[in-house]
Amino acid sequence: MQLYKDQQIHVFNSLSGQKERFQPIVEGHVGMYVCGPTVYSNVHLGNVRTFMSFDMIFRYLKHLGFKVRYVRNITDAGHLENDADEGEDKITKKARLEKIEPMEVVQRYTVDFHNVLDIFNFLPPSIEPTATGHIIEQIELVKSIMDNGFAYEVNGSVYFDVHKFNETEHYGKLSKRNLEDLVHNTRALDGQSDKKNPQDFALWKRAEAQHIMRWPSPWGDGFPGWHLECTAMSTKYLGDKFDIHGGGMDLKFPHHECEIAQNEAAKGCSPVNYWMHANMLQLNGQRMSKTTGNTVNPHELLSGDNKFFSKAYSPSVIRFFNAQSSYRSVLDLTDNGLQASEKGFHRLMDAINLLEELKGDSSSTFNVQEWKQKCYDAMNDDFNTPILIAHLFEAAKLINQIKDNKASLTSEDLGLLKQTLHDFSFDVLGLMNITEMNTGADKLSGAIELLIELRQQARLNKDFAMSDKIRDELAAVGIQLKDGKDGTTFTIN
RNA sequence: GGCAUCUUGGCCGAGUGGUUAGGCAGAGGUCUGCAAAACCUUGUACAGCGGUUCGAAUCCGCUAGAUGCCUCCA
Repeated sequence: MQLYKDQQIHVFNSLSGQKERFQPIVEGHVGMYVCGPTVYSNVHLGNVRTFMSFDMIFRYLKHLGFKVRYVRNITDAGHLENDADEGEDKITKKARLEKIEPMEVVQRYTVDFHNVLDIFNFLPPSIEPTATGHIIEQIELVKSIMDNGFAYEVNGSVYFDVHKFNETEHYGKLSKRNLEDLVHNTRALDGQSDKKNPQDFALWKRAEAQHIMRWPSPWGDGFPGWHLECTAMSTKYLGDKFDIHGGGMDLKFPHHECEIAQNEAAKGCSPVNYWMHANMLQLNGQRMSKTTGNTVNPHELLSGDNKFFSKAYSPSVIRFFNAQSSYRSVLDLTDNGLQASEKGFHRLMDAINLLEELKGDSSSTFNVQEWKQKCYDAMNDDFNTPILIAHLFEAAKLINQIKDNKASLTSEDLGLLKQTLHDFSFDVLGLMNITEMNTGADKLSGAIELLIELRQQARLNKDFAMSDKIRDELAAVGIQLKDGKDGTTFTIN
């Protein structure tokens, strides 16, 4: 019996603007596509937040027993910088600046991207396809759209005819716009354009002589348009119609809108049942921006080497911080917020570690089964991790009460509590148990146990100068002693 | 300028038409040689102005602000 048969998920669908019961196309299987990074610079922290949210969703779906094919692309062909003819491929530009090969830039930042995700304990996607590896599929897609009459060629470039498409379909249904408004609000472009209408977007762009990244096509040498790769790769690996498509809120328009149009024009069906969008990350209440300097990259955040934060924060603290807000809310990264999360995170981990030492009792004062279902209910409600965490803290409180003999659980309930806590904290939220990792060093633990014993001797001898010296100097190096009824334990921060 | 989303107690951050979110910080207490940790107790918030309703912070409208997209930045 798979868990997903008991647990009914509801997801917020950007397309309908409301929560809907999640029903995969093929029972027990989920196809999920998430727009990946453009690898022309170090991965943006906001991008990491988006992927972190979908990593959590991927983890939960897997936990429920779904067979998930999770596809997250690598955009290595670069996006057009603008739709004008002088539009330049981002990767080409950067490469020229640095005097190296485009694919060298791509390689460097792809490696960096994977390093960052590893540090944050991401699960790798099932398939991580590259745009440059799917040029043929993209050309075929352009042909289909042209054959169906929704694209036209001008001077070696091919454009999607948005107005023609809008005659029979609604261009703008995802982002809640309509074409008339777009027409009225489009600013006059200075440059000359081959496009019939400003709303049209490129499917294929002719490469100018200096353009390094280029491929032969029926329309001459060129490169694929901005939105094409996601349609080509999502349908190749997940089918013409699949379950979940995710990405950052900023991609809703025009990127995802164009994906829908391309798919409908090429395949005659809307590609996705559930569109999910993760909200933006802010830094101190402001949007992150390279131009204003209000930005911090993942390495700087983790090392503490930045001007925004008082200290370094561990990857799990950042994950925990992220999970304390909904993926659909704007998340404001602040020093106070991270510090509060860090303390809460350590309290939760301490409780989970303490659970290992608890002994079962003859009866339970707490309904673990009911609590467990509340955890699932939280996740089933559009992956509500803040509520889940509230329930995890309820368990932490219970564990501390059991330690103080103010509550009790049977061995069976203890096992269930432990299993559930581990499932949600580590498997679903992807947290790492730092305390356990550190104390796993047996030699260090042994040394600390000895110091605890010496301190206890000193206390019995009323040599408080000595006992306090041991306590305080251990605290100074980040080892905290905790005196309880049944002896002293410690945690390493 | 247009469209969209959001605005919650000292801070962060959920949620609901009438019942406790949770975390951090603060206060009091238990424990302790003193502390720390842990536990117990404690705060009655929902931008402003109107409206719908027996009742709204939760629904509707307007105003203000923030954010996103429309324009290179995830």
